[in-house]
Amino acid sequence: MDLDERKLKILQAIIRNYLETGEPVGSRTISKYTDLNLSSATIRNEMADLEELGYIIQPHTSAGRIPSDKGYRLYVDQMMLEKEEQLSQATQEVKDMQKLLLEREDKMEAILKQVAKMLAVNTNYATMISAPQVKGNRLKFLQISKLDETQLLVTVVIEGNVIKNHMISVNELLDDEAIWKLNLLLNTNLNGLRIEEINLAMIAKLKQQAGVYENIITAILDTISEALQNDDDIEIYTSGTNNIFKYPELADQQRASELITTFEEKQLLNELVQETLTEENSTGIQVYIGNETPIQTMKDCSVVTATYELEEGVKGTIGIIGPRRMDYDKVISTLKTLKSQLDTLYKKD
Amino acid sequence: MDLDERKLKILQAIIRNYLETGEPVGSRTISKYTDLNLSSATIRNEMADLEELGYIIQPHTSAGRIPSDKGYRLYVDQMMLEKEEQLSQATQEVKDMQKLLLEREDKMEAILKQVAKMLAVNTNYATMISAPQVKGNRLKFLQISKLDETQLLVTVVIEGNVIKNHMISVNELLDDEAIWKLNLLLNTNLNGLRIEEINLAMIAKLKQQAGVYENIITAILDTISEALQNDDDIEIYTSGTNNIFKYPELADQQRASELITTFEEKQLLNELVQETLTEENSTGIQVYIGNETPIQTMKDCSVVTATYELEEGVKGTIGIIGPRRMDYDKVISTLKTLKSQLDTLYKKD
DNA sequence: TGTTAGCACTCATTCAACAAGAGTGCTAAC
DNA sequence: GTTAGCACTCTTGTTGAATGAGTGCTAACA
Repeated sequence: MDLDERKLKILQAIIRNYLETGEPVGSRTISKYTDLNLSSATIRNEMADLEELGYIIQPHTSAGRIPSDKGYRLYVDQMMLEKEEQLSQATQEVKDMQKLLLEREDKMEAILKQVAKMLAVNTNYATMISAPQVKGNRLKFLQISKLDETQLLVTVVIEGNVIKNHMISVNELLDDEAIWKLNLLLNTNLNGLRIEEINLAMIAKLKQQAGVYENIITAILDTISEALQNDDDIEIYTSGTNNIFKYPELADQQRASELITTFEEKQLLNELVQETLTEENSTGIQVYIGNETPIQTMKDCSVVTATYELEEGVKGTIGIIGPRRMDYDKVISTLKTLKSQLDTLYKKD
Repeated sequence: MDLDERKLKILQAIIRNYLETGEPVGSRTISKYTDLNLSSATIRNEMADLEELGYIIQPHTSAGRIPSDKGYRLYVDQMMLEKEEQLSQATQEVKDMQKLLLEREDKMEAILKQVAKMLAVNTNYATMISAPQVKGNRLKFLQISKLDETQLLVTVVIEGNVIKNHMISVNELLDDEAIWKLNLLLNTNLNGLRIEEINLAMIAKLKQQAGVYENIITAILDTISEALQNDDDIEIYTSGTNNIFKYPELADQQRASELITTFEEKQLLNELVQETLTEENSTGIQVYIGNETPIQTMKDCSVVTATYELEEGVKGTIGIIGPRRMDYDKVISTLKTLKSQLDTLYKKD
């Protein structure tokens, strides 16, 4: 048995209706809702077929039907195809975002937080955004400065302009010349290298050349290695987690508590980010419906993600998390526009 | 009518019992619970008095009594007096924390997050911790470095060793000597100054001396001013917000949603931090019971805060947020120990 | 005068029974 | 192939009674 035109229309009608109300939808509703002019009995027959095919589910014998994950999937896939053309019309909301982004170009963290918040307010779903993650991880710049008699400041810049600072306490006195020499030594030897390329031999060589400052070199190298391998704790900002309470299917204590924890701990979200970044996709938009999501605690949710790219290899992920019956249309088009805006905005830098 | 010995004992018994169970406690329970050897009828008479005095409340006619804010307050105040001596015995839990703090002295942010998490796990309440806030706000160190042909890195260190970085795009080419001169110019003129002390006259003078690099000076000064006046967005880390679901009196959707939002937005928590930092107190521990808290959304909670001090004027706040019937004894002693540990740990730096 | 036993009373909670209503599946007729 | 009609199922909401915890009050007692 295959999906003919009519079954498709009925399925769409069921889903649309369910997205609005969140209640199981019955045959009589559909009979009036669509322009098919069919009686409820006919709809019932078709619905029985749709259920057999796995597109809809009956929560209990005498209830209407709700879409299954498979049903949502079909709906979303089809929507993605149809809506392709009218993407470019930016909504007022997104224009607001862009304005905000342009105004505060200075502070990445503040921008990302604002974007997350704005998305949450506009969509009424929970949102997350990950700070752009650098792939290359080459050392770009290194500088040691004397803060005062006992403390050195080490500034490390890695590819993608991620800046790390670290303070080192020293015992011996260092004069300006010693520091200048250290800077020269380290920069000439290490610049442009990846973490794997800084091996024991090189370290030994550096220490030897540093002479009496050997132990300082150790401390500095620790700083560098930490800066270069910080892929385990990327920043992720969330907003609107309280929105889950707006959807009864997510708001019971068990589920809510789990979701809140997931958002707070962030480390599970990180897995989601990694997943989206690897699984490349022509549109850059991914939709996970119910059990499709890589995060167990979100199995009753749908997750829509967009990856944005600031420059070659510097990518981040935006995610919107809501109930299965989220407004996919709005969410996807919002994310598409935002994504393209972020892409261009930063690329012109 | 005053509180005699017996009334006090009964009040304590009511509170202790309520802290455990969360259920209104009746006269018969108290009659058995205490070593007073009084019949339930007598207890009832005393409870009627206690209610008239405002220490306990009857949720409805045929229920037991629960403590009022006034009752809790009396209980806590008395506990604080009695427990003074046995503070120093650090629990295993707190020793774990200290170990963790010592191991990872390098990363403030990671430490604070860990402390918050550990506290949350150990107490089963929601926790927050604010990064230490610098009062002085003097410029300690300033450095401009050339990242590449088009970008300068400005590193600003302010009193209390807070480090800020900023990148500036430049059009004209700068050689090493020019940068060296800029560094010298800025450091000699600005070091040790507060933001109010960098006035228009000084800026004009700097610009004049900078000659062709006038516009770079402007950008750098912007960075400095931003770094110096960042008191509006201190970092606050939270953990264990999902713990509120463990207490039915906080777990209904309305309240939970509000609390979650408060924890997520953080800006209300900031007010709490400011409040605790100003309202000085000999012990450094503050207890807000129910409506006493400065944050409206927490009127059904109790909040216990401790201020810690890393060095002169560099202070932060730790807060534990739970239901009115929180285990004040445990929470206060844990915070006291943690506070003293933090105080000494960093002071020796 | 303080303490206690006893009793009537109140109120929240639980449970079963019941009615209402929504929706289905099936059959027979069109 | 479509539809009307009907019996049937299952959820939801309501009602009312039983239960039980706990109180306030009175009268007796030490």
